[in-house]
Amino acid sequence: MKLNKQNEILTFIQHKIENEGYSPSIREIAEKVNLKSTSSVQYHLDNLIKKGLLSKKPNQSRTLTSNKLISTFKSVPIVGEIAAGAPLLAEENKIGEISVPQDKFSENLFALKINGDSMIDAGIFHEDIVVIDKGVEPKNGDIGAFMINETEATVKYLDTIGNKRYLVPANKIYENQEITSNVQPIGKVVSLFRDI
Amino acid sequence: MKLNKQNEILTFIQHKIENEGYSPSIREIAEKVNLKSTSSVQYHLDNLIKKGLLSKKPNQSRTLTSNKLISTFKSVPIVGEIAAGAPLLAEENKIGEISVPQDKFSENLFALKINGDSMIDAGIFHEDIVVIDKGVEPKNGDIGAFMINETEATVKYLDTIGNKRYLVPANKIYENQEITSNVQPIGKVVSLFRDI
DNA sequence: CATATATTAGAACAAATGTTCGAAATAAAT
DNA sequence: ATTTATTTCGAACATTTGTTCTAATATATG
Repeated sequence: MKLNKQNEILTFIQHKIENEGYSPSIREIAEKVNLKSTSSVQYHLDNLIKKGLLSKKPNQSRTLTSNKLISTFKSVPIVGEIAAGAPLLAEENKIGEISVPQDKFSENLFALKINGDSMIDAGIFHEDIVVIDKGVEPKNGDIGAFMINETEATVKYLDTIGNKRYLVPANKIYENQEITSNVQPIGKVVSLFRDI
Repeated sequence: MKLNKQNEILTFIQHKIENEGYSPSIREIAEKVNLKSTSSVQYHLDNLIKKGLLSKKPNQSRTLTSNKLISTFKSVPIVGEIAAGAPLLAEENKIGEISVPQDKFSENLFALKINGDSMIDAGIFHEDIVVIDKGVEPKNGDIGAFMINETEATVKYLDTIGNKRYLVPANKIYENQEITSNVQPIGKVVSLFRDI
């Protein structure tokens, strides 16, 4: 099975939507990928739709949408220092915004700017931005964000040793911290961004 | 001047594009905002276009775009394995796409999926995605992408020791590799993405 | 080579859609 | 109240566009 045309068509549609803001018509696709007949394009579109890579509304023009398309982003707030007493996502804690693809977006996402090198062995560096899903409670072995004493947010591994639960840094020079009532889980770390 | 209908139309268009991924037709707008005639809608669209709030292509269906909604992201290709002989950014090397904010975008950007752990001490892990700027030549101390023997792309530190230049991994178990004629610099690594 | 499968082409059709014009209705201004 | 501007309507028209069917061509498969 020759996927060249199919891929060519798919990426053309995606780029058209990204750059122009709307889907191409079938004849525009035909011209772009050097097919003389609209039905040839239909043939490939049907296959792409069967594969779940595209969607369209029947009998409606320019309603092709790429299911994988990243064109729609939503922004999530970046939290820096936690102002004493203020709720985590209060305006005064916000130092910026980061955008995530809509297919990965949920209302529960926010981002945290890493301060320090306690997770360096996990590849999380000072000033990296980590995205946190408040809707997912970190489990053993996960990297999670935790609130300590309601004033400080920290990112650590969560692990159980014996029958106690610990915040475990990824850096030998720091020590495990037992999770007591002054530690509240915030959510699970799901992705990371770094400017180099 | 009564702005109710105009605003109603504008927000309907924006929502339709956000939720469905494509613009409504004029008749769909008419029905939604309770106008009986398509030309009534045209009347408002003309005003919205004059105000610069909307754009459209003449004689093309569903090409309304909200200028406020234009995607602030552009996609850059992700390159995986390099097919022997094929140019770096050839279609056959492409394994996906990643989006970067438009203010950081340039035509010189592309992304590379990291294979292996040779840069682990620089916080660059297996399967991370690094974005590379082909327009910036990596300097001493920079992390750069390099093409080896025109068949393999690698990400390493660039460093000068004595009067020789080396590709320097960030992992003790790998060794420096002297830069000779079979190593071509591709560009500088500028950012990094990771799914956790 | 013969057969099946995948791909492309061509044409014709029906429906969706944008465009235009004049007139009617409504609201605003004088 | 009269005039003016704004908004809506209706209908007709020209294109654009998606859909479908059949046949031709290329590509793979045994």
